[in-house]
Amino acid sequence: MARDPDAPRPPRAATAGRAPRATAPAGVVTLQQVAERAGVSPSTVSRIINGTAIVAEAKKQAVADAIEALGFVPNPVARGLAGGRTLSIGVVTQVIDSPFYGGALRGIEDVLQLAGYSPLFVSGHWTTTDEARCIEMLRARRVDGLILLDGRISDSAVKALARQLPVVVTGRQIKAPGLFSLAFDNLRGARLATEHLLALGHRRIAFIGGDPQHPDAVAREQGWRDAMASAGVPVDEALREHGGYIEEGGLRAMERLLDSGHAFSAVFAANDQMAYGAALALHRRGLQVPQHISLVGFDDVATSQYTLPPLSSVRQPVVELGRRSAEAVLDLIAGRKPTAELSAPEMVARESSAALPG
Amino acid sequence: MARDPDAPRPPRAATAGRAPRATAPAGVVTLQQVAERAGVSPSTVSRIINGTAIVAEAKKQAVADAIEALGFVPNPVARGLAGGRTLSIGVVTQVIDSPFYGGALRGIEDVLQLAGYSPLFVSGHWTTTDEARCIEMLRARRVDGLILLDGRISDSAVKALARQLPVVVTGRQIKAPGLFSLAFDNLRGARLATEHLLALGHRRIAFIGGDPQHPDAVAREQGWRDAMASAGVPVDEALREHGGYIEEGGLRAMERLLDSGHAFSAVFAANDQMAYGAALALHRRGLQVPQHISLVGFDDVATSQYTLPPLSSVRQPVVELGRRSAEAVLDLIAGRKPTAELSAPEMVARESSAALPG
DNA sequence: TTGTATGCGTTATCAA
DNA sequence: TTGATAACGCATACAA
Repeated sequence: MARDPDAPRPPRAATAGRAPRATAPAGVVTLQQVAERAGVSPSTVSRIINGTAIVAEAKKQAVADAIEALGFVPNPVARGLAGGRTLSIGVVTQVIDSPFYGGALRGIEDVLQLAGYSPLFVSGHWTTTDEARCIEMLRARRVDGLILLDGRISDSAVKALARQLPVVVTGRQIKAPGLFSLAFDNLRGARLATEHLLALGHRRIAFIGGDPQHPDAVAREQGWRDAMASAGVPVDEALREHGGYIEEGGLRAMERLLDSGHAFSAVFAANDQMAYGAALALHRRGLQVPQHISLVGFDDVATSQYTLPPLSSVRQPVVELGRRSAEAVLDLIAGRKPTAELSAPEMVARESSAALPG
Repeated sequence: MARDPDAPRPPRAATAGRAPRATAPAGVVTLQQVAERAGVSPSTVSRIINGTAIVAEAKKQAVADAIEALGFVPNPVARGLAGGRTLSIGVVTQVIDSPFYGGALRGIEDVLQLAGYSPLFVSGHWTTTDEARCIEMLRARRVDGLILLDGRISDSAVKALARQLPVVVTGRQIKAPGLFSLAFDNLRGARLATEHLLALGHRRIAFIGGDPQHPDAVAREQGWRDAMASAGVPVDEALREHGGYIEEGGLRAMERLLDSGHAFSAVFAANDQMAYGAALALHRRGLQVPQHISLVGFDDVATSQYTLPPLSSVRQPVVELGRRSAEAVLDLIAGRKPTAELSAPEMVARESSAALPG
C-alpha cells in the first residue's frame, strides 16, 4: 500500500545491491552493522547499549566508536518486539486541548523524555467507550505503562488493568498492586475558595458546580458546604447551580441565579471557565465584579491572570500532577514503590473578589 | 529491568506449558493461534486482515470467527517490524498545551483515528534543537508520516526529510516531492482585522505584533500595513509595538503605546493572548474597551467569546488545518496527491470594537 | 488461491 | 566475559 506497489520499482538510491523488503528508510544503520564494524557479536553490542552485562573496556570503546561513526540509532520497534518493552507510556487524557490538563501533559512529557520514554497521548472524550477504545489501542501498541488522567472508567476496571501493566490514575484514591493513584484535594481547595469569600465578609455565597458525574465536582460542592457549615453560615439551596464545567454553562447558571430573585453577594464557580461565563452574564446585566458581586473560580487556568478583572481562583498544581504521574509510572515499571505526593491547592486572590460593601 | 528479574519466577498463569520470554502480557492472542483455530496458515490470516489477496469465502469466515472467538488484536509493533509500516504519524507541535494549536491536534486525532492511524504528539518548543530531537525520535520510531505544525526547522531540512518519508508542514508554502504544505492566510486575516477597524471609522490604528522570528508575525504586520495603505491612511511607526505573542507582552506593549503619547483610537493585536494583556493594561489605566479604545485580536481562541467585553477577532480554521494536514499525510502515504485547501480567515466582530466616537 | 519459508532488528537464553 | 542461536509476531516472496 505504501507508495504504490504496482508501479515499476523506483530506481533505488546509489547504494543499491541488496534490495530488502523496503523496511529500512534507506540509510538506516542496524545493530548488526555496528557489530561487524566493531568486530564483535551483535549480542555484545546489545549488552553495551543496554548495560545488560559487563564487557571488556576495549570492546566497549570499539563499539562506541562504531556507533559514532555509523550514526547508529536503535530501532524501538524491534526493541519492542524482542524485548517486550517499547519505552512508551500511554496517556489517556479527556480532551487533547484541555486548558486545564494541558499543563499535566507538559509535565508528563518533560519527565518521560528525560527518562528516554515517549508519551502516547490519546483522548477519551469523557466517555467510557472512547476510553476503552483508547486503552485497548495502547495495550495493543504494547505501552510499558499507562497514565489515566481522570476519566470515567470504573475503579474495578482500573484495578484489572493494573494486573496487566503498571497504571497511574489521577482524580481518585484507589489502591491495588501495580497501581498508583494521585488526586487533587478538591475538598480543601473548595473550602479555601469559600473561606476566602467568607473572610471578605460574604455570607450569601452562591455556588456554580460542574458536572455532578465528576467526582471532583461533588468534592468541590462539598468543600463549599463544609466551609459554610464551619463558619456557621446556612446554605441556601436556591444558590446552588450547575454549569457543566463550561463557559456557556456558567453564563446560564448565573442568569438563573440572577433571575431566581434570591440575594447573593458572591459566587464561587467550580472552575475558571464557568467563572468566565458567569462574569459575562453579570456584565450583561450591568453588574460589576467585584463591586456588586465577588467572583472566585477554580483551577487557576493560565488566562485567569489576564481576565477583567483578573480572576481570583484556586491554583491546582497541575504541571506537578503530570510530573508526579510520570515519575510514578516510571517507579512502577522499575519495580519501585511510588511515593509521589501533590502539594496543596492554593488560594490566589486577585481582583474579582473584594470585601462585602457596607 | 521490568519487574525485578532476580526474583524467583512468578508462577505463570494457568495456561503454563510454554514459558516464552515474557513478552506477551499474558493472555495475548497471536495471529498464529488464529490460524490454528481457523485451520488455515498464518499467511492466509494475514492476507485476510490486510486485504492483501483474494481468499476463499469459507476461510474468510472461519478466520473471522476465530478472530472473534479469540479476541485477536494484531500487534502493531510486530507489524511495524515486519511490514515496515507502524500505522503511526508523528506530529511535531510547538507546545503541547497551546490554546491555539490545540484545535489542530484535535482535528488530526479525529481524522487519523478513523483511518486506523495513531498520532504521536511531540513538542518542539519553538527551538531548532528540540525540533530536531523530536523528529529524530519519530523517525527512529518509524512513523509512516510526519506533520510539522509550524516550527523553526529550515525549508531545506523539511525537503530533505520529505525524501525519506511523507511530510506535511504548516505555516509555509513550499513544494517538493513527498511534501505538502498548508498555511493560513495571515496576510488576508490581518487585512480583514484592519479593514474592520477602518470601516468603523478608525484611522489611528496601533499594531501589536508577535515574535518577528515567526513568518506569520511578519505576514500579520504586513496585512495591517497593506490595509492601511489601501485605505490611504498613513501608518505611524510609533504605533507599532511587539508583544511576543504572549499576554504579558501585550500588556507591556500597550503600556508603551499609552506612554508614548501618540494618539490612537484602536489597536490590532496579532493574537488573542496579546489582546488580553492589552485589555488589562487599558483597564488599569482606566480606559474602557471599546468606549475609549477599540481592540481586535487574531486567532479567535475559544475563550475570546467570553472575555469582557467579548473580543473581536479573526477566526482561523485551526481544527480544519489539523484535519486537512492529517488527510494530506494519508494521501501522501497512499501515493495520492493531496489537494487540501483551507477556508479563508473570517472576521468575527464582537463587542471589543466599535465605531469611532464623534 | 494457499501454504512454506524467511526476514524485519533487537533482546534473551544457553553454552562455551 | 562472549558468541551462537532462537525467539518476538507478523508480512511477504516464492513455490505449489
